[in-house]
Amino acid sequence: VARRPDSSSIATARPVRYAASSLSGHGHAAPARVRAQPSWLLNQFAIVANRSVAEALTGIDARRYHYSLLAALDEMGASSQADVSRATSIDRSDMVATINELVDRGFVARTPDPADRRRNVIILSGAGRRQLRKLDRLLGKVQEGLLAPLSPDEREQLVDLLTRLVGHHTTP
Amino acid sequence: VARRPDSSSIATARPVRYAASSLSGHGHAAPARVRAQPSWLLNQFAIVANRSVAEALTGIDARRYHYSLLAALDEMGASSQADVSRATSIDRSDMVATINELVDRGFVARTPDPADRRRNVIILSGAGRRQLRKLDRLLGKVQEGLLAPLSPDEREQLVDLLTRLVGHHTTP
DNA sequence: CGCATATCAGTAGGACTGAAATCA
DNA sequence: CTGATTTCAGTCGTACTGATATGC
Repeated sequence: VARRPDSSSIATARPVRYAASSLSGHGHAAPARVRAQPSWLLNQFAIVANRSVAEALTGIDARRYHYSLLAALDEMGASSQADVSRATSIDRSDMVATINELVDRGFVARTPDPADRRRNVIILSGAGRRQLRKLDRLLGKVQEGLLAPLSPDEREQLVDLLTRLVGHHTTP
Repeated sequence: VARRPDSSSIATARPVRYAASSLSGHGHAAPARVRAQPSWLLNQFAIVANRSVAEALTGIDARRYHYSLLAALDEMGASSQADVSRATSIDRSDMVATINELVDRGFVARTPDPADRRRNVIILSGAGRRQLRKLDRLLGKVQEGLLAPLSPDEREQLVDLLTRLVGHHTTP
């Protein structure tokens, strides 16, 4: 928490000559106090991760929600939208559009539940299962790239820490 | 998240295989394969973190960008918008609006750089410094809440791992 | 009645793109 | 000329907030 004696004079304001060509390369590192904040680090890496994932997925006309949803159906079996929503942390209102997309692609079917007429039952199709396997492979590679700088042990640590944190903040 | 027991039916067309991972009884956690993905875990925790941070900040009419920007100015001294942009990873086009907000609040001043007339020099004001200290305290408490389930050692581990990951993905 | 479900309309902030004008 | 800086006008995906109609 270094307090600096001040230097808010315009004359000092001519820093760095960045080396290299980088498109928008970083001449400065992020401010130390910001860089030390878990929430900032987290967010920065989440941005990178989401960008990688999104990039991989748009190649096959998919989005993050698709994977969560297909995986949930595969594990839970046919379920109502509300149940899938709870399992995936996808908001109920967003479920509607997401399922529409998956229905359009033939990966799931939406049928009314005869036992409870408020509900729709969402059913994974064969094509949906194949798509899920495809996504599994694709996203596996992405994770690999994201965690490249970490050793197997460290990757495990990271997943463990995040798992505990997420668990703590989603079940109080 | 409310949950109900449920046992809703429909074992129609497709034989439902239950994954080996369902924790206990009712309500489903996220699908195991999704839950094991670093990018998903990361994003879930980032959502929680961003929500906490945003909530704390709206209480004093601030946003995340404000903190990054004020902290950067405090450490770098008066700088051009482009330099601050590189230091904070805030896009150049978003810098404009962010600085406008901070100027409105009296936390920074934007003046043309006499040495390079393309540039604006952004200067942290006294009020800006006070706001920065306020944000420091406020966000410190938020981090505390976010990392509550981790021991000091583990917090350090997390920060270390994330730091390396972010470093690896922002300086290629 | 209170509660759940599905749907729709709309908001807010954030990341990002493309192009313009200005100037080194 | 090339390249950097500021600014504007948008897009896009995402998280989230109601409100509504329907059925339990």
